[in-house]
Amino acid sequence: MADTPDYTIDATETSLDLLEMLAESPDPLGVTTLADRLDVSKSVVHNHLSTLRARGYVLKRGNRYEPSLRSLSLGSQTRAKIPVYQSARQQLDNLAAASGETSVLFVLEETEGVPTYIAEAAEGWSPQYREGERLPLHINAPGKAILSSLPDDRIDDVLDAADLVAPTSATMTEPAELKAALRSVRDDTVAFCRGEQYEGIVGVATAVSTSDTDHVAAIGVCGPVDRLNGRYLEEDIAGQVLSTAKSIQVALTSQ
Amino acid sequence: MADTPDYTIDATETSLDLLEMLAESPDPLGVTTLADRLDVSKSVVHNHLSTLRARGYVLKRGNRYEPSLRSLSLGSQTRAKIPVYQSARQQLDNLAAASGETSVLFVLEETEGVPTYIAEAAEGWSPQYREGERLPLHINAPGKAILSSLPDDRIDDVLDAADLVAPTSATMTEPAELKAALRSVRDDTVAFCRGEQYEGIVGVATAVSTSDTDHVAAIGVCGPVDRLNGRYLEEDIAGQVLSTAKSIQVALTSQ
DNA sequence: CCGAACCGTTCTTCTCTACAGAACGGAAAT
DNA sequence: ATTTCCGTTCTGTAGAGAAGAACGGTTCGG
Repeated sequence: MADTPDYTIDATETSLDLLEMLAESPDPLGVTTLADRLDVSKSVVHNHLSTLRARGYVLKRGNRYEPSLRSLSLGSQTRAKIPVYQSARQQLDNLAAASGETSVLFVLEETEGVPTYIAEAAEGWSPQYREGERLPLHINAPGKAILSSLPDDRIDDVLDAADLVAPTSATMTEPAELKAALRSVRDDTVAFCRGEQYEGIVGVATAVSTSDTDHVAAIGVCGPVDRLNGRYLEEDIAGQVLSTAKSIQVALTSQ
Repeated sequence: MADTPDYTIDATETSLDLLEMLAESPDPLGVTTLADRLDVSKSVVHNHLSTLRARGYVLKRGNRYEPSLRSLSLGSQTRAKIPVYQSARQQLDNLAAASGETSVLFVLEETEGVPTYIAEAAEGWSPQYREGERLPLHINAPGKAILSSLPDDRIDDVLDAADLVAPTSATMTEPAELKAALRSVRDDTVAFCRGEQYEGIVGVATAVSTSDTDHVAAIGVCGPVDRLNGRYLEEDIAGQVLSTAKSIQVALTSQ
């Protein structure tokens, strides 16, 4: 009960708490466990689970509950409506095949970046993050590419709103330092990431500037530093990323 | 209010109604539209949207609301926990490349089949359904493969629970007819679909029998009849599907 | 083989939440 | 400039959802 009346629906929050808890848990959970963790009564948990089950969001095996793939359905539906996703998918598959490394599409959501499509190369590195997850923008190459493509005032907004966490020692946490980096990204049209998200993982990315101003996006390639290091120049990975971005833009504007 | 007390949470249902309505709508919707469609007051819609927004499930552009990719995140998390998905993904990419046609993994959920991974071939046909969607089991090849791998009594349960809808004139709607078909699927270890889901689209599938009894699964290949017709024999597509299933089973049991 | 502990479900009582509807205020349209 | 539309805020009230006890099935441990 804050002094700011917050017209927010408790029941919905409880249901979402349950759904998220089930999704995060590696294995199915029972009513008592959930009730304890959320600090509500068992009957409440039971009623919410019944509701979620009736709606197809939760499955029951014996007396354990687990999430269904219903939310994947909602997610796919939502993603399918994003024009840049439609255009980028195939192109990212090609990029992954050509570069031999994992290729990703990031989209801006609020003040964070969402990996919207991940094309894993056959022998490539698999990122820890999953499609749909929200990640800080300042710790990876596509995030920086997205940031650099924003107008200056929005960059400030985002940097203010985001807490500049540092997953590794290489992460830039100073706004000033970051903004300097972003200027050079804007000049070069490519962003790099050198172990700022995961130790030993590097990335190249570029913004996908599109007429669809609703969805600010970037694509990139990432992988272990020892695999990618020499190949930046030899095989011109940055060039491949740039030309892929170009193709996506062409596909987007031509339709 | 039915005579059966249904301990179900209205607020949660309203929130899910909103979320699903936004997901299904091709473009963002306003408060009034949503209130009209759901037949609730505007303030209720507003409160629910605020809640969903605070939780990151809904975005607001101007005064239109749209779903975020948050549910994709939940969905990916859930899917990542399914062992057969982990093993099948790469193999399905290979199958799609080798066969040149879209390859899919279906998993049984309640009494329906869920396309859990779709590997689209470069020039292949794109299915109308999306990952996570629930589809009837009797209208496609992987569905039939899943059905045939179930014990007889469960087949009856599923056929009773499902309404045997007929999207095309080729769909089998008679339980007896279907069960006869399932027997031959069990004998041959491959299931076929000949335009029973979409006119002119055919498929081959086989069950992935796994030690993970929680997830009954099948993989398959599908595409336009005129592309696949001769190639069944020439390139032995059914054989490719079978050997892919074998590899997946090996990968699953070896870990 | 029996008893105790556990857990999911059902049920009842009561409080407070979530709903409807009105009022407000800003933007867009005529 | 005036009207209309729509999102947001506010308020009273009915009824829904929370808590907790009680039930019944299953699974332990003795």
